[in-house]
Amino acid sequence: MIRSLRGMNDTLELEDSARFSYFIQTATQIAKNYGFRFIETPQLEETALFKRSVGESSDIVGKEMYQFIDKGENDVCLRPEGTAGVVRAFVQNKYDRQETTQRLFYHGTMFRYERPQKGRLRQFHQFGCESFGESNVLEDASLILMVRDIFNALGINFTLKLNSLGDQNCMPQYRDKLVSFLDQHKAEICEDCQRRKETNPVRVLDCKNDKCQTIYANAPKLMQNLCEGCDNDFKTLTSLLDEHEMAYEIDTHLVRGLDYYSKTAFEFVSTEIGAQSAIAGGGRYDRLVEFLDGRPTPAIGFAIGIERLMELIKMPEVNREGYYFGAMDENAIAKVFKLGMKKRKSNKVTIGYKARNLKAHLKAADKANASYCAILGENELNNGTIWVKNLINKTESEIAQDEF
RNA sequence: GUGGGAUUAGCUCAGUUGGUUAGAGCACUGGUUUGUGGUGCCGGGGGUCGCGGGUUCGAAUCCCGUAUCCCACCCCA
Repeated sequence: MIRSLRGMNDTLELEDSARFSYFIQTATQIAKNYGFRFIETPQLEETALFKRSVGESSDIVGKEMYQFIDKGENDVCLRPEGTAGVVRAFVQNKYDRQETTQRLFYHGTMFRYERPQKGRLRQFHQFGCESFGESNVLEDASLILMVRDIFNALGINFTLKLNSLGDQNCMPQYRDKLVSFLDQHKAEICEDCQRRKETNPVRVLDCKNDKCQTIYANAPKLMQNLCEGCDNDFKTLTSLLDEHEMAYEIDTHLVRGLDYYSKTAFEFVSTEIGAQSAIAGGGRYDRLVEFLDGRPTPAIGFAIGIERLMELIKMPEVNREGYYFGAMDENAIAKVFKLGMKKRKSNKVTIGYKARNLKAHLKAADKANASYCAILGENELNNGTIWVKNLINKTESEIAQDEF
């Protein structure tokens, strides 16, 4: 038997696909309410795009990309995340030459070559929003509140973690401070942190090792080393969130794994889904557009991991809908099919193709979740009527076939 | 890439110190003697017990190998 590839699943369980489309529908509506419009970008892109945007130092680029050479000798890559492609499209379509703010949302398949576990797949889906051209911190607040709206609409519990990563004025200075701090504790920190110190020092703060964490409790905090602009923006952001009753937790160790983030960084986490608890992550990336050859354009975005939400989404109750048609006599099947087809012009209809007794039909109607069970038996065939039972209030009636 | 756990019916799982035709619940399906469901009762189909070796008179059960899945680390949505 041929099986699907590791970490690549089918979504065919009825419940799962219903949840999936319910999520897309809900998130799409809310994104539109916030002024975003849909963009679809290719799943395959030039490898260089991700190297330059996500960053060579990230694990995603370092070891998780589905990278290959195509038949035209192009170095290409299945997209590991959505932002890079959207930014590329933004620049390629010259939206960076316009003054107007562009707000775009997307959803689709992403690929990362990782060992699968709960909440992590090799092929997975993200829903994301990217806003270009707006440096006002109101936009940061707006996006965070939008994620909240989406999760609230779906009945999902979460906590929000918030941090500021600074900008090109304060981050490099802070990084130097941190590196010299790490140098002082060189002998005590773990191997991973030794490596991080060289590749992306800020990420040591995120280390899970208890001993490291004890040491980093005394490390210089970026929050206390922000330049005036970043500091003001962060304060404005938190007061905006307060004003809109959005609870948050300042987490100075929240370091997003992708190189392109600056200033506002946030993560929505759930305590109900195992180790992979981040259900949405985002932040500002004011330099990325110029890294990808566009005119300097401030930008901010987020992505939601759809699979991680699947077991958290509270679905609205499904109500009975439409008709079930059945025949109790071989001779009635053709007529039942005809009546059912007519009804399909305006209703959801399930038609039973086999002559069966009434009980069996009622069972089938119930299973089809129909509101009405419409039956043609010997009696009805003779009378030119159809027997209809309302499965919700259990009333029955005989209706002339012509009027049905 | 590194650990740990699992693999028996479509699904969730039992299976006693190795011993006859491998079980249950759910699901599916048929009936329930005059045409009434979701909630009664009776019946039915469906398993080379992940795969390959080995030990044994005999293996779902013991040993070795292998594959896959899951969970966790790393990292991330």
